[in-house]
Amino acid sequence: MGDDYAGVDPLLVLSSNPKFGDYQANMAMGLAKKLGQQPRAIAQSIVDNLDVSEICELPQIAGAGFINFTVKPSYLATQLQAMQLDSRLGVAVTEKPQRVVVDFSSPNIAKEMHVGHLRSTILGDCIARVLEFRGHDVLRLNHVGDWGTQFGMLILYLREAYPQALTTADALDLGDLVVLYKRAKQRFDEDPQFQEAARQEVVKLQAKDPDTIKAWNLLCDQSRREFQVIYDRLKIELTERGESFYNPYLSSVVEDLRATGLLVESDGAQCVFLDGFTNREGDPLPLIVQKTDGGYNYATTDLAAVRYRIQTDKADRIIYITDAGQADHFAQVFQVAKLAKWIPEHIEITHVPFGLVLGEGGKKIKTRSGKAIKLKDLLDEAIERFSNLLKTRLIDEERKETEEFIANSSEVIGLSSVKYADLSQNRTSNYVFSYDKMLLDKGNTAPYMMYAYARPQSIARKGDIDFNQLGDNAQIILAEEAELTLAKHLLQLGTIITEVERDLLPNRLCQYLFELSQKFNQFYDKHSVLQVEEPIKTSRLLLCDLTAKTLKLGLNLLGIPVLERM
RNA sequence: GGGUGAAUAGCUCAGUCGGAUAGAGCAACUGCCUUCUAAGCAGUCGGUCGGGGGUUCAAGUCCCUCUUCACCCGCCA
Repeated sequence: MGDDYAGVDPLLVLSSNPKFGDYQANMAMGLAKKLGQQPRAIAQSIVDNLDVSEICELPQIAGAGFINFTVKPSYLATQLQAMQLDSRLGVAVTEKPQRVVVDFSSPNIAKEMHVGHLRSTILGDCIARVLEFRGHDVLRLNHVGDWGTQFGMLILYLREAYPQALTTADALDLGDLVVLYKRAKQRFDEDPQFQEAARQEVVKLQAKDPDTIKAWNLLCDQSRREFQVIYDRLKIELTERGESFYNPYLSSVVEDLRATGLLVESDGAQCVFLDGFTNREGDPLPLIVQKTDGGYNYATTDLAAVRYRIQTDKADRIIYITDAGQADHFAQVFQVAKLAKWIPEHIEITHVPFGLVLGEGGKKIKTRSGKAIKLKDLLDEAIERFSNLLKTRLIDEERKETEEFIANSSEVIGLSSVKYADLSQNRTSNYVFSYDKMLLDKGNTAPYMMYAYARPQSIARKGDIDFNQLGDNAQIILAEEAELTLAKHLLQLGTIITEVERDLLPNRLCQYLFELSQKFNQFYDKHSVLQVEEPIKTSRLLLCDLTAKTLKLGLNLLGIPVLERM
C-alpha cells in the first residue's frame, strides 16, 4: 500500500467485544477517503492479500469495514506451552536497557510519614519493580528532606527547650520530635528574632560547625530508624540520598546558571525567569535559586540533583514520583536544567504526578480528633480490621487455624490491601481512602486476587500434584469457552507490562490481574480440574499453574506477596 | 486573576492511538455449596459520559466555550 499510509496505525487492536473475535483492524475506514473506495472493499482486498492462517481463522469483515480476527486454539496452546517453560512467562527483556533513576518516597526528617508519602512510596516501588523486571538498571533514590531552613529552626528551638536531644541519641522519640518541630515552626513564624537566629544556625550547619552537625546527625538518625521500620514492613528497598547530599554542589549550580546568563536578581534573590509561569498579579514567576540571605532552597537542590544524576549517575531516564501539586515546580526545574544544557536530548526526565489521598466524603484525611494520620497507625488499623474480618469468617465457617496463621495472614493481607488500593486507582486522580472497600473479598481488591492465587494451590494440595512435575511435553487442550477466554487473557501479560513500563500507570496491571482472577474463577466454577480424564486433567492443571504463576509475578511487580493458603 | 487537573450508574472508580450495543465493584434484589476453599459463580436493577458548540465515516475519548470542584502560584519542601 506504500509508505503514504504507514502512519495509519493501529494495525491491530484487541477487539472491543468478544463477539467480534479477538483482534480487530480498523484501518479500512480511515483509508476509504484517501483511496476513494468503499471501506468494505478495502477491507476485502486487505483480507485477500493477507495470509494469517497459521495464527487465526479466516478474517471476517463486519460493520462499516472492521476486519475481525479470531485466534486459533492450536496457536494459543503453542504460545501457552512456550510461556509455561519460560521463567519470565514470555515477557521479553527490553532491547534498550537504560540507567533509570526513580526518585520516590522522600519523607522529611523530624516529621512523621503520612499518606502522601505512602502513595509515593508504593507507586515508586511498583514502577521500579516493573522497570527492573524489564531489564533496566534502576537506582531507587530516597530524596529525604534532611537539609535547609527547617533544621536551623529545629536545632535552635531544641537548644532552648530540650538540649539533651542534640547531644544524646534517642533522647526523644519521633512523636516528641514532631511536636517540638511544630512548636519551633510556630515560633519561627511569629518571632522575627528567632527567624534571624535560625538562619544563623543554617549557616553554621552549612559551614559544618561540629556541634551543629552532631545535633543534625542525631536528628536524622532518629527519623531514619523510624522510616526504616515502615520500609521493612512494606518490603521496600531504597537508597537514601537526601537533600544534604547535594549541598557541596549548590554554589556551582548558581555559578553555572550565572555563566549561561540565565540569572536575574530580583528583590535581592537570584532567580531564573521562564516563559509561561506567572504569579497572582500576572507578573513573571521566578524560580529562586539563591535567597536574599545567600542561602539556597529546594529548587537549587533539585537542580543540583538533576545535574548529578545525569553527569555522575549517568541516568538515561529520571522519574520523579511526587504529588501533582509540585508539577509547576518540576516543570520549572526541568526547563532551567535544559536551558543550562544539563539535559542532553536523548535523556528523558519525567515528573510522575499523583493525586491526593482523601478521607471519607472526599475531605482531607485525618483522625477523629482532626490530626494527620500517622502512617504506622494507618497500616496497623488495616491489619487489625482484616484480622477481625478473618476471625469472624473462621467462626462462620467453623474453621480452626493457629494464632500464627491468623497473625501472618492479617499482616500480609492487610498491608497488601493498602498497597493494592493505592495502585489500582489511576494515580493521576485523587482517591478516597476506605478500609471497608480495600479489605473486601470481592471486586478489584488484594484479597480477591490473593484468593484467586490460593485456589490453584489448593487444587494442587488436594490432588497431591506438584505443578513443577507436570512435564515439559504436557499438552494444553483448549476446548471449553472458559479455557479459551482464560488462555487469551494469560497471553496478554507481556503487552500489559510494556504498557505499564511506557505509561507508568500501575492500575493497568491491577486491572489485568483483576480480570485474570475473574476469568480463572469462571473457569474454576464451570470445570472440574481433578475429576476429569487425561489428557484434559493435565491440560487444566497447566492452566491453573500458569494462572497462579502469572498472578504471582504480577502481584510481585506491585510489591505484593502471595499466600499459598488463605 | 493566572496555571494545572478533574466532572462517566445512588456510592467508589475503569475505560487502551477516536471504532461497533459505555464497563467493574459496592449498595438493592434473585438463584447456585453431598462434587478441587462459596474469600466463589450466574443473573436482575441502575447511564442525556457536567451543559453547549465544532472536527470526523465514527467522539466518553480530539478542539472551542461555559459551569462546578480540587490543587499550585517569591525567597518552606
